Order: sequence, then structure tokens, then C-alpha cells
Amino acid sequence: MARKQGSHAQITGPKVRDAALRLFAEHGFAAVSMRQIAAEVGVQAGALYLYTPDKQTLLFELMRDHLDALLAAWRVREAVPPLVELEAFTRHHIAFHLDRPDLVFIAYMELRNLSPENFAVIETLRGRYENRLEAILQRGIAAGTFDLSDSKLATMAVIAMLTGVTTWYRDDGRLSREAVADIYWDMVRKAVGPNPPD
Amino acid sequence: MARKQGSHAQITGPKVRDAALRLFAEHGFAAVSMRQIAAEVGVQAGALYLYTPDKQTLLFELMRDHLDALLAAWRVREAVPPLVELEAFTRHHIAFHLDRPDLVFIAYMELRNLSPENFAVIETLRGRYENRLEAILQRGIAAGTFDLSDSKLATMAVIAMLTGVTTWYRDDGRLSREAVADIYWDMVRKAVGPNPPD
DNA sequence: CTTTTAATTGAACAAGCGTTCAGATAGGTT
DNA sequence: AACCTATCTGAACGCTTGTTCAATTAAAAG
Repeated sequence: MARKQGSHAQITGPKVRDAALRLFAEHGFAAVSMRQIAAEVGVQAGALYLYTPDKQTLLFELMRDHLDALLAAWRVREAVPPLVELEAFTRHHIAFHLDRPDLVFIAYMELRNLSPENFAVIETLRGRYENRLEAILQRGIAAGTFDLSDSKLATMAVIAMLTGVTTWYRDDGRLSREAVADIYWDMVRKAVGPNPPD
Repeated sequence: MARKQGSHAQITGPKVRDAALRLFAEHGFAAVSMRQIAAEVGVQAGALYLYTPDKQTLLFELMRDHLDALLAAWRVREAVPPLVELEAFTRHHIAFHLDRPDLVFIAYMELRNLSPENFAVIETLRGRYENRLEAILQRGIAAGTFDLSDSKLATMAVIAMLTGVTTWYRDDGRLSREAVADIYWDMVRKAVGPNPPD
């Protein structure tokens, strides 16, 4: 039996997931048919329904598990100075997202194709992640390390800026991941920090 | 006859464009049928083909005209100090994009659904816009106003950050457009500027 | 009013869609 | 060998898709 149960029902088999991930990222959820996914896996379309109840669930689980992994991968470090934690967050966010460009793409692009209930779940998870960054910024504001008039806007600005890396970064490009992370951290640090002199 | 010719062939009638814009933004290109667009306009599906040769062209013209308008709306100000021009760019980018959230959404989300030839056109236009920001940053680096180790990365970072506003801004939200622009300009200015003291 | 021209319908086309399911196949256990 | 069970096929279901086009309606021109 391919169906298994975990703390989340983990219905979808890994081969089906990988194929769906690849195709959804490349062509979009609505543009990819179950038959195309099946062909990628090497089975007939009917066989997919041993691994997922329907196409919608396939998309939802991809997103949910991605956000679960994103949340699980980051450990809050409240004992550390805000600037240090923000640097860790910045580098972690870039590294994590560059390792999963397809999932990042899907998680941002296919929100429209989720059913309302599934959308609500995904939005909650995303909000939880944003709150972690906001907490760091608020801690830094309180400590006087950061100079920001609005922690919520700063959160959105930093996340948009960092996630944007996935849209242009190429492993065979001009700069290494480390170099990119260094440069972005430099900009983030300045953006949230105090005003320059003169 | 509904077909007209301009410097660009402007095939698509405005009512059809508006309906397609609305539906593509809400549900996605691949998820919206010609029959749905026709219903929104109030005609049968066949009538759409008086205004567009096919669905692909409908999408392409939406994107192309959006980017044309974006490029046309910004006048380069090389006589002005880089910091001043960057502030104008920042505020203009936010204002322009907040006025057209649907088009912005489509222009970023539906690139995958363009034919290769159409994609190349759109990417060229987008690159031209990015180059304008990069030119400002390079001018500021040369003048010593900005402290950036990589103008290309800074360009991508600033555009991602600014465009991200369209994903969460609501007219009935907590902050006005001006307030948002003020806060974002503050962060952009610091991000590209010199390091803070201490 | 008649003729010409433009705009639109409505049916049709071949193809593809998500999903179901009876039946075939394969692998492991007795 | 026979049995069991998990896996998968292949056909079928009803429905939707983008696009075409002869026939019709509406509007404009004479």
C-alpha cells in the first residue's frame, strides 16, 4: 500500500511529488495535466490516484510541506544580539531558498490555484514565518540596534528582497552563493540599521 | 472593423483586454478559458477572435503594453544628483505599480505561459527597465553617494523589494501610499548608502 | 427603402481534461 | 503449486478546451 499516515497525512509518493514539483514549477499547475505527471513518473494517469486523492491535494501538499520544512529549519535565537540573529536569518533564508527554487516558485505562484481551505492553511504558515523575522526586527528596534519606523513593512521588504534572489540566481553564474549572501546581508544590515552620517 | 494598426499592432479591443486582465490576474492565464473571457465581455467566444488572433496574443499584448507604459512613464534625469533621482525612481515605481496591481501580477506570474518569441520580447523590455535603475546606482557609486559592491545585485534587490509592495498593499489598509513610499524610500536610501557610524 | 459592410452568433471540430474502475500483472508468502 | 495483496493498465465517463466558419443580425451608406 502506498498510503501512509504521519502527523500530517503524507499521501503522495515521492516519485509522484518530484514529477509534479518539476512540472508545476516549469509550466504551472493549471497548465500541467495529470497525464503529463504520470508520463514523467512512467505510469498511466490512473496510477497517480494510488498516491494522491486528487490534483489539488498534490499541489497543496507540495506547498504545505515546503513551508513546514522552512519553519522547521529555522531555530529562533533570542539569546543572541538582534544583529547577529538577523544575519543568520538572512543567510539562512537565501541558502534555504536557493536550494529549492522550484518549491519557492510554486509556493509564491500557485496560491491562486488552492482551494479556499487549503489557501488558509498555507497563508497561516507563511504568516508564521514572517512573524519570526518581524520578531527579530522588533527586538532590534527595542534594543536600539535597528532604526525602523514600521517593523511589518520592513519584514515584507526584507523577505521580498531576499526571496527575489531565486528569480535570477544561477549556479553557473558570476557570483557564488556565499558572495551573493554577503552582498545581500550588507544591504539588509544597512537598510534596517541607523542612518548614515552627514 | 475592430482591427487597428499603430506603431505596435494594437489588435485587442479594450473591453476584451480589460476582461482578460481581470480574469488572468484573478485565476491565471491557463485557468481562464476564452469562453469565460467572452462571458465577462458579454459576447460569445467566437466574437473574441475579431479582436485577437489567439489567446496567447491576448496575454502577450497585456504584458508588452504594460512594460511599454512603465518605460514611457519614467524620464531619466541625469542632470540631477543620483540620490534625488533614486528617490524619484523609488516613489514612481511604487506609485506606478500600486496603480496597476493586476498587470504587475500578470507580468511577473505568467512569463511561463508566453511562447519563446514573446517571452524574449518581454524579457528585453524588463531588462531595459532594470538597466535604468542600475544606471542610477552606478552614477551614485561613481559620485561616492552610494556604497555598493555590485550594482546589478543592488538593482535586483531594490526592484524586488519595491515591487513586493503590490502583494500586500490594500487601499483600505493601515498606511497610505505616501506613508508606504516614505518608509520604503527610507530603507532603500539606507541600503544603498554608506555604512552607519559606530 | 435598399444595398453594403461590420459585428456577432451558435454550432461544430478534434483534442484534452480529471477522475473512476474492472481487470490484468507482478512479487512475496505459504 | 496456490494464494494473497499491492500495483498498475487501459478504457471509459462526461465535460471543457481553443479555434473556425457559414449564417445571421445590426448598423451605416446610398
